[in-house]
Amino acid sequence: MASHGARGRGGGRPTLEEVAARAGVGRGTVSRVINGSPRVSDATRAAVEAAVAELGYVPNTAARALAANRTDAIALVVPEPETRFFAEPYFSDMLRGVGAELSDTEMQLLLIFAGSDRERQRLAQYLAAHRVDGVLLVSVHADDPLPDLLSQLEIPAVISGRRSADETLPSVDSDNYGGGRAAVEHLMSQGRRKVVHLAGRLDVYGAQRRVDGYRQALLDAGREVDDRLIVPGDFTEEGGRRAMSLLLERCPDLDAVFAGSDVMAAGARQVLREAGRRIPDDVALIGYDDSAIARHMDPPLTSVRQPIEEMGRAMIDLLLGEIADRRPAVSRGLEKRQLVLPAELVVRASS
Amino acid sequence: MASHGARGRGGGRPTLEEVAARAGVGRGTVSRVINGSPRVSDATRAAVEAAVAELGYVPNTAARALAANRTDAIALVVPEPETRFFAEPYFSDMLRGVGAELSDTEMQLLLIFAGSDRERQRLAQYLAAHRVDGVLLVSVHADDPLPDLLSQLEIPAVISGRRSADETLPSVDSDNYGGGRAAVEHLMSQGRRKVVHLAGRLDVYGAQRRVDGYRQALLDAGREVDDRLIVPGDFTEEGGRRAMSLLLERCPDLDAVFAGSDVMAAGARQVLREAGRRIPDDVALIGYDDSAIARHMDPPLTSVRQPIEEMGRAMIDLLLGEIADRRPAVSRGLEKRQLVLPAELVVRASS
DNA sequence: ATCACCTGTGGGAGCGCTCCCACAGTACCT
DNA sequence: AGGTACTGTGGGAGCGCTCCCACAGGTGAT
Repeated sequence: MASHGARGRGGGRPTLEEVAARAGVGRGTVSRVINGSPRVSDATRAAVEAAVAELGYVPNTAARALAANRTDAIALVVPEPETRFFAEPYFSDMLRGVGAELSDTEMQLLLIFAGSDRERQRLAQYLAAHRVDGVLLVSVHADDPLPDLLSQLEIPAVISGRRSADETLPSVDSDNYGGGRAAVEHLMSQGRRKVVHLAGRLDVYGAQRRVDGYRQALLDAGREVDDRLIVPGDFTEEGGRRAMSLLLERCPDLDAVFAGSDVMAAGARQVLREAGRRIPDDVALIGYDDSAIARHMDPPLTSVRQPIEEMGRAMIDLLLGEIADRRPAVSRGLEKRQLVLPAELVVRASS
Repeated sequence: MASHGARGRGGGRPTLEEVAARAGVGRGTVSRVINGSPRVSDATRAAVEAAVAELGYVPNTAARALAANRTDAIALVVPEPETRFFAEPYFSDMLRGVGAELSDTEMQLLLIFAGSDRERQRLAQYLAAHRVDGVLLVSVHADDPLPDLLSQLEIPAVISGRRSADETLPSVDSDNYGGGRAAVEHLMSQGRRKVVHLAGRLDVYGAQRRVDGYRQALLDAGREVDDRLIVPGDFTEEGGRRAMSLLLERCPDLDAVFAGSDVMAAGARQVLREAGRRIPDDVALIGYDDSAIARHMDPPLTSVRQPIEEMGRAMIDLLLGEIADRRPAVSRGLEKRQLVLPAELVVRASS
């Protein structure tokens, strides 16, 4: 912290002009140095850098934003109440990946919750004011108006997951179909006869794809699919409990449960325990997400791992690309804007 | 969302000037309306508001920030790694209070982690650029350089807790001394003879005050204080386990444990279980924070509740006051800038 | 010698606001 | 009638940058 530059009053930070004067060059040249333009001679660059250091110059972001029409900030928008954000390890993992990828950048990350109507109202205002260069949208439901709002405002955006098979926005998803399939195949390979599925919210495309994977795995094995054995939870522990109770009722002789999330699996486990079923002896249990919950469960939970941190990184890459593309008014056209990363089964004691 | 104003190209949002032209008034008048100045006639105000609505005008924040020298944003700085942020319910509660209090405002909240050196570096840059009007600093250790950096940069700041008895920065704390005392008095009133203390990090003033409360409660009851029965953890579960083991070793006949946080209490509980001590029959256990952990523990944990959400609100109030004070260059002088909110014992089955 | 074309540089214009001074108009005292 | 004061309003100046045009000076082909 070269804490010079305490010139004059509190707000009196040095400006570009002052740096230019000190370095004996023009304003434009200093700007070029600050922004890393190559069209500056080495000698001049050195002089400017010295002046910057001496004065403790820091660019004024507001002025830059005004002149250049960019903010150097992106928002991570979570269309959920804060409570779910903290309960769900998905979000914190995502945040970690995003943060890591962004730390090499000058970009600032804003975390915005849009769970309530009021918060959504605020967010809309916020976006209309173009206070960010781009948006990362996590956990999108099929009927969410946010993606459309974003494209209407022409704000670059990347979503995690997809809204449907033919997502138009750039997106990063994991192979939910493959994950679901792998889980069920694993259960069958262990000799389980009655595999039920505790699904997520069906307005989430990824949750649907897990159902599809579940189905196809059964069909491929020549078994029948009974739709009554697919019960949606809502990704919460309580939802898991409810769905599990229902499943036990409908199919008392079930011997394997594939849950659409670890949190729901935790709920299911409680109900199974209370019903006197031992895990994995009587019933095998598989979760999804491979979160801390899975590792700490008793017994440790087999789970499908999504590379969430990696997805976060990929989202940033895509988004930065989108933002860069939009600058010189020339779009590179349709590159690979839909990424799907593999999911992987992590086998533990619960199955 | 009155989504007009799609005039011309993408970036072509309407400006103040355009609104003024449409309403048939001057630029200054529109600015006055936007900013809620009372010195505008009702008729004019109505005309301007109509023009704003028709054009879908949204002020350009960058221009405003540049002209007015303010950002309308404040930062919540967490000098901890992200992992602790998510593990510790303290932070999420605080965030909730802060968010709630801020939602009536135009202010934007930024969440900034400063756990690693690198992150701190970035933060320093960030603050030097004055990208926020004020800072909320949570979880400050005694030797943290951040508070001093902030006052040096003349950035309004409020900290949660205090660095010492004579904190200079505006702060909001809870009565840690009273909380510690209440916990120990409760234990003694239950007939417990050997009360030990599993302390927090001693470079956190609040943790020290809890120790003071523990001490004084014992002294007031005419008992002796044995410093060897005060063992610091580091606020983590693992730290709680370690400290508890040590305490059991030093004092096998203990019958009550006052832990400086619920998370540490959870660690202690495991060790006590493994050592064959029943809670509360053999050993009473009290935590601190009254978090979700306390409610869900088996048995439910008696804990000292701090009004964290309320503290968050109070911090915002103080901070907004600080920011407002600094604007007209006239300081209101020393009002109440140090708040201490009461702590309260919540008795459950563990004691 | 002429022209074309680089590289490096200076500085004007302008981004969209807020701040504040100036001033017209009205009101109410002397 | 003149003075004083207040209300509502318009618009100039300026915040600190980036963008871009202009231009000096060098370099090499013709």
